[in-house]
Amino acid sequence: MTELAKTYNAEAVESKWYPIWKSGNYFKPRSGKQNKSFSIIMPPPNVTGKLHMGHALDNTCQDALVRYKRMKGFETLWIPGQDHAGIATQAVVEKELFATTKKTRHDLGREEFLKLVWEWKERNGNFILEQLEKVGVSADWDTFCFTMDEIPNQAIRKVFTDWFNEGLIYQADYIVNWDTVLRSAISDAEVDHEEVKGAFYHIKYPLKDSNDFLEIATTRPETMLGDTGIAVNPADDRFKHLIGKTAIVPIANREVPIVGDDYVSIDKGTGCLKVTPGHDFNDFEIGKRHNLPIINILKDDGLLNENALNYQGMTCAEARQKILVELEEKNLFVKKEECLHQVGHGQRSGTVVEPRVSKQWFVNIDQMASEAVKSVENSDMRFFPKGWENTFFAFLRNPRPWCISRQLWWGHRIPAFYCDGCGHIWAAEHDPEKCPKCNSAKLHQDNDVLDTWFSSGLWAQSTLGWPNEDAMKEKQFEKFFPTATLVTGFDIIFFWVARMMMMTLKTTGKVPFADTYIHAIVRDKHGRKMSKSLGNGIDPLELIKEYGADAMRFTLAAGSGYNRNLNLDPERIAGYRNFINKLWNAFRFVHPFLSESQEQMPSLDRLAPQERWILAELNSISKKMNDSLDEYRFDDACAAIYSFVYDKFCSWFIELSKPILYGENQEEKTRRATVLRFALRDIVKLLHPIIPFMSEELWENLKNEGEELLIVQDYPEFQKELDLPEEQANMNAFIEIISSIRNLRQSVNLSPKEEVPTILFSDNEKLCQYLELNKKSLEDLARAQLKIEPTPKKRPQKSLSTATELCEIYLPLEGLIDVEEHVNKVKKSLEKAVIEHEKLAKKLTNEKFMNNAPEDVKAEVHEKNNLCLHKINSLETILKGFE
RNA sequence: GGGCGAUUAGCUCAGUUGGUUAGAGCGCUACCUUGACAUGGUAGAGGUCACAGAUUCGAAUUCUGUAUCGCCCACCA
Repeated sequence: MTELAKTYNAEAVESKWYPIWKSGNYFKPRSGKQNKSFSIIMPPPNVTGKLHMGHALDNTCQDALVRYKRMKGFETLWIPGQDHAGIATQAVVEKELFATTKKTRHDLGREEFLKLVWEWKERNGNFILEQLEKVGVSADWDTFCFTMDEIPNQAIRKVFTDWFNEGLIYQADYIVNWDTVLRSAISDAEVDHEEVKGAFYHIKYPLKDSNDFLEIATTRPETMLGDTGIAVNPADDRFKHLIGKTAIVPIANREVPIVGDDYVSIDKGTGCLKVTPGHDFNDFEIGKRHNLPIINILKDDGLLNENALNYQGMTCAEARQKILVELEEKNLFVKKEECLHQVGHGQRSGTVVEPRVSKQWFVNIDQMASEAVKSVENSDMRFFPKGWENTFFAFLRNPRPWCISRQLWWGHRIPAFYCDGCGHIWAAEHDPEKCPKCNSAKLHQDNDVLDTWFSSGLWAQSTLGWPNEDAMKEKQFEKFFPTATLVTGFDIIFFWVARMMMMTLKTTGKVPFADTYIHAIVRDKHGRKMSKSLGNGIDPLELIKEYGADAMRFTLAAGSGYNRNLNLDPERIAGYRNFINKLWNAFRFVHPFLSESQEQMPSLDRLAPQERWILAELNSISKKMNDSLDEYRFDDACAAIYSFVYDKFCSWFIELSKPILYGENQEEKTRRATVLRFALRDIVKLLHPIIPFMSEELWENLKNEGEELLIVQDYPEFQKELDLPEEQANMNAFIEIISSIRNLRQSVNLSPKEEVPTILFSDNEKLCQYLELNKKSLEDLARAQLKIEPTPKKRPQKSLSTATELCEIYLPLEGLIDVEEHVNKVKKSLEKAVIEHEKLAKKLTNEKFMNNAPEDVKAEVHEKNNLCLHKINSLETILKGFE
């Protein structure tokens, strides 16, 4: 037998097993005893992505679920994928292009540029996928899907075309969030509002044919170049007589109407609002109501255009300063009031977003949104934790048209076509050759691409072949759709969960997944977001290198329940690395005795009480693990198995087994080795979803001849016949006694080696029987020469002594004891017990409690009170002995 | 402005429908090179469960209010 290393070598084991699983097709679905499928779609990372802690957590949770369900006998499929990430990828390639050749994408032209992006993707796109393997991701790589693959292409073209024909998708001149760096529209969800310092500028707008003027406050004076109206509240006595009159926009010298609109608040600002329909969302609405013209003063790069007169070519900031100067010169500037206000910033570019009117494609999501809401309301799809459904509802109960066109090149080109002959516009699943109206062959396709989330929204179905019938058959759409669980972070509930729900419900009539588990966001140990600027980011691959993938996974799983934040402290990972090492050494201890174990477990009645006990504990833990994993409580599952392995298995069962295994009784030895092996088998099975690598490595040594890899073994479940509460109660008493003896020994600094005579007094027959039966183990673990006797009238005087609820313990060590100290200690225990008793007694004498509390609670209190009294009695007797 | 959440040991967090002597990990203290493991063992210290009320026989847990912090949403001149 080979010598095992003292510390577990994670790297060697990880690089050994992953290829075996992968090439052995263990990640592929196989039918199991459940006769049910379990499928998950991986939230596709960006091609530009690099693995971060968020991915590590997300994929650890998914992998734990997938491995768990696979072992439970579900036909399990985890579909990996990757997102083309329109903006991010295009930006990276443009940057690289400019750095190397000083060229822009416009210099290359669309076709050439896209060729470059594809090349870049081939070169760099696999990076994150390799990193995922290091985490242990057991996805079926053969089903890997890229958002710009043929099938997803078909899906988006079909949906776009269908919805265009239905009128759900339409083109409109509409005010959108314009990102001046990307030179593209972005959706509402892609705008982050940040508080910035600004100011209200009060400006006079002269009235036509009058010397009077209106004072107007604005945070953006430069937009006055696009003003086409003034609005006041029709109920405002100060101004209502002016409705219908004309004002003059300074600088632009434009005559604009004064309109009455309820939107204007009487008590805000000056009560007068300048209306700039081209560059403000509200003004756009007001403008529509009053037929005000729209003047666009911005180019796509955010510089002022020809409508800005003398200010053409300037940035907004420059123009603002100069306009204020000009107003001052004209005596139209009143005052400036500093203020804080919210300004939209592009999520990708970080630049200030300009509301700007342009022609874009929109989806009317009103109907879809309400269907999606309904599906969650009636639990067709359930959020874990449930609270997140509020976030989901908040977004979908107030739906706004979704702007789906982006002025980019990398992405799904919008399948809308324009006839140059007759001007007809239509959508088509396949590139048309002629105009369906006038037969003209002079056509062109829309230049824009679709929002990335449009394709992601169809991911649950397109990865399974939809809408291509052959592909659906091949990928077993019927079997795996809808998917079981979506695992993701809360930051993408709007972007992705909501869109998938809407789009999939609309196109298939089914929810895309039955459950959504929303996990926490990984933060640093102080709860701060990991960011480049703070330099507090943690690289999962570094963690894997230092502590092993299993330790990192266990840490992440142990931190994942229904919480919002996961504050990651590297010291915690070290702690769980130690746990893994502990298990490794437990195995190392059992290892030499494995050859003496039997293939079959003896029947329960032929086992020793403590052997039955460890199996009972294991059974409880199996139940706990199943229950916890079923409801995505990875934290509970980890805590349960962690304490079982440390406290029950290592501290007690292995320690209790040592004398037997090193002893002479071959029958006992064989039996104990067998139980140890079976316990370890169950432990590695239970742990496999969380720490797949080490568990598989151990399994290799624990399995029977001909058994398959651990990854496809049955997951342990609760077994009625192993529910042995009496065995557990006995053992708890046993443990308490040993701890008490150790405690007493420690209080006089007794060497752990020294054996000491110890007397146990108890009138509890069952307990005495049990203790007698396990006397030798008790003596070994407590280093005691033990006598167990019925409680006598006269106890030994001045002994080191204490009491549990069931017995009294005496160590006759008269000379060694610091009497005063010991008496104080006993008094302290007594005080505690008395307080406890008082509490219980108060309940028992409380009429209302006795009338109202349920029977089992009453019985429990009663029982506790008796035990407590017994303990008090014993402790008082002990104290008397010292008087 | 609206919503959601948090506040429990020095730190990071559990505590499910009210009934525990309020738990864990890390850290801390003392002792221990005991034949799996010092990435270890044994024992221990440490909490008015943010604050104030209310409901209840009984509240960390339910309700109301206050304070502090965090996040999300929102077009307020």
